[in-house]
Amino acid sequence: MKILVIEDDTAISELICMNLGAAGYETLPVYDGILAQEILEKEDCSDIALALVDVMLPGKDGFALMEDLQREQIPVIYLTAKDDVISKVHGLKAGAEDYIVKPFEVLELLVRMEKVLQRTGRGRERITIRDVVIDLKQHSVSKNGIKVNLKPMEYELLVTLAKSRNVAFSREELIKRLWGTDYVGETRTVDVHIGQLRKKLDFHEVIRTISKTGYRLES
Amino acid sequence: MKILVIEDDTAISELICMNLGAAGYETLPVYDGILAQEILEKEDCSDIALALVDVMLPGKDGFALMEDLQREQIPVIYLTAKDDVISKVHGLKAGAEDYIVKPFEVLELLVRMEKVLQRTGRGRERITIRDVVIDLKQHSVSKNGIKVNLKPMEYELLVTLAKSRNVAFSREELIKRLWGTDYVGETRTVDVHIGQLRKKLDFHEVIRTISKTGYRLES
DNA sequence: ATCCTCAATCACCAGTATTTTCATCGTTCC
DNA sequence: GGAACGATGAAAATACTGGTGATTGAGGAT
Repeated sequence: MKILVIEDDTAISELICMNLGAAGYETLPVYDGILAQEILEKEDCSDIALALVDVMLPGKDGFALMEDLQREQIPVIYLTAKDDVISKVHGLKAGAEDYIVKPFEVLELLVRMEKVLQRTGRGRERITIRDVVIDLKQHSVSKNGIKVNLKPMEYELLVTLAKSRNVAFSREELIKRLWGTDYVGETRTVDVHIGQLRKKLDFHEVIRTISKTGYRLES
Repeated sequence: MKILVIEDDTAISELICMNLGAAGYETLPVYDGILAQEILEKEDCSDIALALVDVMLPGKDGFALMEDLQREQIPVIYLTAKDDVISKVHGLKAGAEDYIVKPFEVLELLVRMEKVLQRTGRGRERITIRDVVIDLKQHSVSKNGIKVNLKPMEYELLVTLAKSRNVAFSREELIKRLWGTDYVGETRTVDVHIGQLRKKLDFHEVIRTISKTGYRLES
């Protein structure tokens, strides 16, 4: 399951691919519209889970690729350069699943991707980190094939970190996601749960502390 | 266990039914959307294992039938015309299990059907978990060969869990499946029925509680 | 129409399990 | 060396689950 990245600006494309790669996705970068179309028409696209498409492309613009992408049943997230209402509406009307405005936070892109993949039934069912396997369908975690008993909060925290591996989360960010915006209490609570995960999964090095900020799950 | 074939082109419908018949499936051909809807709403649909639905139908199109099909928990494979671009993504998004493009190879259809039937636990007539046997045809459950008297709701719950064993279900998910989306009431109701199943089948360990979430039947 | 029966749901409580807080200790970085 | 930050274990606070029995509601029989 790859992510097709159709973006002509090599700097941005590489940035995206690097980040997605780090987060555990396989990427397939394409730098112009014509080539993208050829791939969509001639190659086997069954293992493409999602396409990130720049609206402004040389050769053939992003909207023109829509037809091919839809034929292959590939959900699309558009990357729009400016906060351009016309493009957004146009894109969504053309059948895009979502759009995101450049420049964007990697975390936001990952969240939106995750949502689209989930919605279209292409969501990851398993996430592997070293010798630990998270089975999202089973709602279970195992290390070296042996089930590990995680408390609900620990599980949620692990899944959140694992879905966006190599991305740094602040304590506030984690609290917002796991407890909700209306949470009142210590941000230090997160530390306790992180501690439990590190202990139970032997993730002392895998979950890295980012001083004064938060945590990051590395792989 | 029949296959519902909703297709207005009689030539194609007959072709499908003939081939499915040859492959050992019983078929129920319907030639328009309105009639299909009536059948889904008024008739007993429990013996329908799968529906093959043409997207372009007179009366009511294939997508409009989705709601009825889902309510009856009938998995769907859409049949789409080759040039019909929007439908494919749309269909899968709406909750179809699969789709197939006309004209198609009969063999491919059979393979896809088999996969869907397998995935959704239909086609099978019995499910065995430890010393418990669920006979879907007889609508009965026995433990060590001795019939166990389950209340209707308990039976439905057991079958749902058993068809997707090792998959975690949230209380909301179970309610959506067994009671329907329009259910209003306590999610704790599920707990009571789970309790009954555990007691009657001695499934205290087999049905595992996932704290704060729901339940999972393990094997 | 009324009663009867049975299944399903609800409400409550006790027992657990989970989460949070807090105090203390260790580490890191100036 | 000191200050700030993070880790850890245990206690306290909170939330969740499982069981029980009462209540409701549907459907069938009289």
